[in-house]
Amino acid sequence: MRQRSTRATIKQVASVAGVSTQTVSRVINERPDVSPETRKRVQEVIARLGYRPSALARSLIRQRSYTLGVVIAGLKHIGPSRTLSGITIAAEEAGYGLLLKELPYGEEKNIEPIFQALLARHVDGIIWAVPQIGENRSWVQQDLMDLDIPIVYLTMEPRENILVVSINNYMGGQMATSHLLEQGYRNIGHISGPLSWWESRQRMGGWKDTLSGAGIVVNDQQCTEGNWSSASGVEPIQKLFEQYPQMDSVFVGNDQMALAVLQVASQKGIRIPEDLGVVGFDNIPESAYFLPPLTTVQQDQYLVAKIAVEKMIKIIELGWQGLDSVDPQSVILPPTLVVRQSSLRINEKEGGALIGT
Amino acid sequence: MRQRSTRATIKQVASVAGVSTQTVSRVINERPDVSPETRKRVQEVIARLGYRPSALARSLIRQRSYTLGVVIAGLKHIGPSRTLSGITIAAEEAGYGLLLKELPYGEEKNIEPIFQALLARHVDGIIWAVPQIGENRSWVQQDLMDLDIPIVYLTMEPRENILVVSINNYMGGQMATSHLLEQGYRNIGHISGPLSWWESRQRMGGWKDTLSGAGIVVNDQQCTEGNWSSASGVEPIQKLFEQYPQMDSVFVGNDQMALAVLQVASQKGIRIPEDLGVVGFDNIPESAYFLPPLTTVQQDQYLVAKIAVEKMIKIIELGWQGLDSVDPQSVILPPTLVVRQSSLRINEKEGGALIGT
DNA sequence: CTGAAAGCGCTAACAC
DNA sequence: GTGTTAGCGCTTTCAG
Repeated sequence: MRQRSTRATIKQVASVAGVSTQTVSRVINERPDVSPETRKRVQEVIARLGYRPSALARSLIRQRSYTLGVVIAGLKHIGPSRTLSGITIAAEEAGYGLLLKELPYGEEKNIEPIFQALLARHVDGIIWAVPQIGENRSWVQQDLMDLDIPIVYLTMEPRENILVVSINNYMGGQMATSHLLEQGYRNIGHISGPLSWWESRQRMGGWKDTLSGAGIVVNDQQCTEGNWSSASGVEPIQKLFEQYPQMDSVFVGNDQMALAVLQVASQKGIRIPEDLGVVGFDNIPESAYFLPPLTTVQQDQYLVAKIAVEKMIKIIELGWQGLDSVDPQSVILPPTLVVRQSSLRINEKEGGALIGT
Repeated sequence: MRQRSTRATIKQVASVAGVSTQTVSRVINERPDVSPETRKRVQEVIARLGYRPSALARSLIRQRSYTLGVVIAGLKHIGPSRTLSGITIAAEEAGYGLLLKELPYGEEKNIEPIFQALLARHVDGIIWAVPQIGENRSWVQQDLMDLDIPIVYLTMEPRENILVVSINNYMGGQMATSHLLEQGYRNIGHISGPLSWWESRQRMGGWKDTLSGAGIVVNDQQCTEGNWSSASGVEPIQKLFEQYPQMDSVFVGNDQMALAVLQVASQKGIRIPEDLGVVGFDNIPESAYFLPPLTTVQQDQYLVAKIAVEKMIKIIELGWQGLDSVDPQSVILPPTLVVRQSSLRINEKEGGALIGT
């Protein structure tokens, strides 16, 4: 029967083992300068008492907590959750703990208390995984920000003197649109996410510029705006059918809204991909099982998270200068296009072969 | 220009304000016994230096960290993410921080280090939000568990002397099956999640018992097993079509696998709900936009999380006895049935009216 | 009302 | 190899 009902301290271990706390400290930190016998004796006492060093006391004296703060938003959506999952895995591997704060989407008026809470607990760095919406980055580079710890931002517009790790949403928009052009579609509409989101604007920009680049004129009638949810996809696609009747395909800002497009099309008897090509964004796991399976732009949030954590820890452990010399400041990763039936008008491969890929 | 480049301590504040650290402490803790003038002077210095009390030092001396440990698994899936989101919101409201650990699904052989990491940081309690799979609860109530802090478990079988907050999955299975019976379906198949999962077995049990209760004999041919993913739903439904040809409806263990059912049925020209009724589980946001919209059992993970956190904090602050008198030990919440087209054979309401609900 | 002393649990620096 | 001293940043006695 071990007794852990009350936490054992280094002092107790020391007294039971008949050594000084210093020696116990040396043992738990695996220092070489302890005699084998002493070490063994101390280890036995540690095991017997169920002693566990206090990370708190250690953090205090070492001025290093081996803990990262994570600020995230929209955890009920799959994208942010995957990002967070990537962060937990990478942090665990590096031996760091994670202090989590979730923000409601919005203008982030009061980030002060968030920082307070994190800094009060002596986090060694902060990963800011809240999407850039509206003016919610106005506080960056303000006097608020002369912190003594590094911050890595995910999913925001790269800037000078800021470390950003993100997916290239603009390129994603280009890839989706190019693919539709290659498939022979010419009248390509777009349903964007909320235009207050940087990511939405990037994806839209990729779409617009690719069309322009192909000599196709783009006007406002060809684009509508949703709010990412499937529910919010219904009206935009109906509106597009009305105001842009010659539309033969549509690039949708995310897979959820694309799902709504498939449903509305089905109700109207519009065949996909014959009458309407559809490309989504995100590659949620379900999109391979939509009717028909959805072509979509995949972003590897795991990789984003992994790189963010690794960069963060590198800065913490080597200091900023260690980074400067080797890595570029910000990292913008290319997405990949996953082609499925919803956009395949040129029938190289038909039917079931592509399902569930 | 505030200078925060280096963290201000209570000592510095004290010396600048010309008082003792004690007085500063009184001010930041909003104690009444400080003269208004002194208080004001100290507050000004605090603001000027950008002083922030160290939660670490506080935790150390108070033996309370106002931090909860959260152990979770499967963050890349939407269910756990919603749960976590509920936890973050409830914890924030209560003024608690959250230390997050993610576990890979599986047998949880080595939970020791997880506890070590959490306890080392002096969490005041632990929320164990990992599903019960196989024997992964064997460590509960072992000597490992005589901790001095409370643990609340989510999603596991209630036991004596353990605090569990969970959805009644068994009841969910009953509701789904009863609904199909009411709609006139009689040959109701089932695709379960992995049977090593407690939740899967509960849902399956509800299905089986409801059929038996209705005087319908159930045999092994009527049930197959998936692994929750859409991809894993394809084979089970195909197998059911073969080995249970008279099947007129199916209760599927989650919405993702139900999506696969819809796809396979569509390929086979099987009409839903006329030829095959389908009910899922979870009510993921997309399920309202499936073709056809999916009837499903909804579980309110936010509520589960909220109750778990509130119970936890109540125990921390009042002690176990404070709980005993008022609340029942464990809480098992009923799910709700969301009826959509995929199971509506009795056409009270047709077509578009139900879409997107 | 305010301050001095002690100590939360640990480790760095120095002695022996 | 090992112990002593000091102190991380804060709060809790207890004097005054």
